[in-house]
Amino acid sequence: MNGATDASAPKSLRETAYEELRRRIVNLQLAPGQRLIERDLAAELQVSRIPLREALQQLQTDGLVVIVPRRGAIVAPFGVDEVRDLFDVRESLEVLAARLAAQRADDSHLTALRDQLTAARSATARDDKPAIAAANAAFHAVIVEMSGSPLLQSMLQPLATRVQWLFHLTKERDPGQQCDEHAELYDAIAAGDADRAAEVAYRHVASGREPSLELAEHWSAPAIDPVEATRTRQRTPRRTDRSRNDEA
Amino acid sequence: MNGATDASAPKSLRETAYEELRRRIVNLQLAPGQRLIERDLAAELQVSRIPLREALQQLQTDGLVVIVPRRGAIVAPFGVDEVRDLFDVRESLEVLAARLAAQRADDSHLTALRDQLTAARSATARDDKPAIAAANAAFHAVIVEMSGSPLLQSMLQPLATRVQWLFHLTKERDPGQQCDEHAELYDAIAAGDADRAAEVAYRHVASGREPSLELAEHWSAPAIDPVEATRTRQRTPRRTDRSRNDEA
DNA sequence: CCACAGTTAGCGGTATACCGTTATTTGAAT
DNA sequence: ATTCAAATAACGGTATACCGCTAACTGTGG
Repeated sequence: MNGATDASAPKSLRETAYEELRRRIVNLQLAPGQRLIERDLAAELQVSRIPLREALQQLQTDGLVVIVPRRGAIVAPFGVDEVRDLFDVRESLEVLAARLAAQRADDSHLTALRDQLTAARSATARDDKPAIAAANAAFHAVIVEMSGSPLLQSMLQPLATRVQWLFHLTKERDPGQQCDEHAELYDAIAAGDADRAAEVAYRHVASGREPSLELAEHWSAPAIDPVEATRTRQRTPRRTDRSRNDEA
Repeated sequence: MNGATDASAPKSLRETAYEELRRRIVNLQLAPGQRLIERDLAAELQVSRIPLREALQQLQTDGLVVIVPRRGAIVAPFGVDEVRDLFDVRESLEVLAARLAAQRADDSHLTALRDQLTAARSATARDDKPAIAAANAAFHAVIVEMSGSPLLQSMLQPLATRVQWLFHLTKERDPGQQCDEHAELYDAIAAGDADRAAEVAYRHVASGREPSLELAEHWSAPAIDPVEATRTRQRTPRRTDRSRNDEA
């Protein structure tokens, strides 16, 4: 039904920093390779370095950030290789999720699933991009929840975030096709047909692979080396007594 | 080739704390459900709470620890459900790793793989338990490295740790069979036969499932609820003036 | 003996401050 | 100018200290 994290949570600063940074990365406000300096970010987000550091670590486990020990952090590179790896793993795990969901489906989850499907459909009709994305994401989230495996859930969550990131990098896919594929998946799950659900889920993921890879090659990423990228330091030139007067 | 983390790393306190705690958990020195109190552990490991907290978070992403926000941390429960979920996911990902390894095999990796296989064989002959475990772990590590997917690697690493944990909980499996299955897997990979490698890897993982589940049911874990488990506090009874005199 | 209200203190969350390493600057010598 | 070394400061790592929430204790009245 929801998928939202407990609304009554007072939200720690770590959490807010984490969410904000994640948002900025997925939004491309922070580009891959961008240096992330603890003090600066802490100041900007109005928190101390402690919760900020923890947020960065969390982002690293999501694969959105790379931390080089004793050096610093950058937004994770996201090139063709990473896209390929992402699809490899998703093809495995989303298939598993669909299969388990089909085996363990129950009515309340099924209706939730159908609700998201219709929501996505109507959003597609209105051409409401954010709503489409939200509904589709929720659709997947319900399937993962249906799988009943917290472990699988914890592994797919970061992948979903990366998919969303990829989506922003590649600018969309056909929402109509998305919906049709989801509908097919829903039918298989509702029928409790694990093999068919697995098959459909596989095709659903795989169908996005080639287009994404093609687009990924266009970015022609400069192939960032994290350890090199964290080598430089920003320094405000120290001013002499004379240069102090030269200022505007 | 190696799998060891860069030897030239000066090792931060966070890292040492992380490794030590992981060791204790996998060793069962810290049992599932055991409460982990930041100050106490920090004092025991001779570090401050900052690196300790970070170590705990890292352990959480490995699935060895559960952190309940604003409450505290416990060693992650590991019951029948978790074992089942672990096998579900491993069946998917180890198959993928084997498949990719077969596709991307190169000579240096293949020899490394064979080396681990023979090492495991000779260790089995000597009945050297730790060496067997090490060689088998290294065997898997090489396969994962061969897959050439840092993402997959990052996802399988925590699972390997959990498998090791499970191993301690269930007290071993037949080393001979392990070796035979590994040999079969090696052949398939060396032949570049991805489908066969995938098939063998699947059976290899799946064969451990039932025995492990059976053993898991024996622990008859009290089914720990993390949020409940972190509710209590240890308090040294405050002493009155009179009771102060009563001490030995 | 039990219930309930007030008090104490366990414990996680966070800010601040210091340390060590190392990239940049600066400036003197060539 | 170019090189090289000493000086400076950027930045990650960590210790310490404080805050707030709430569980555990206390003791008073039933």
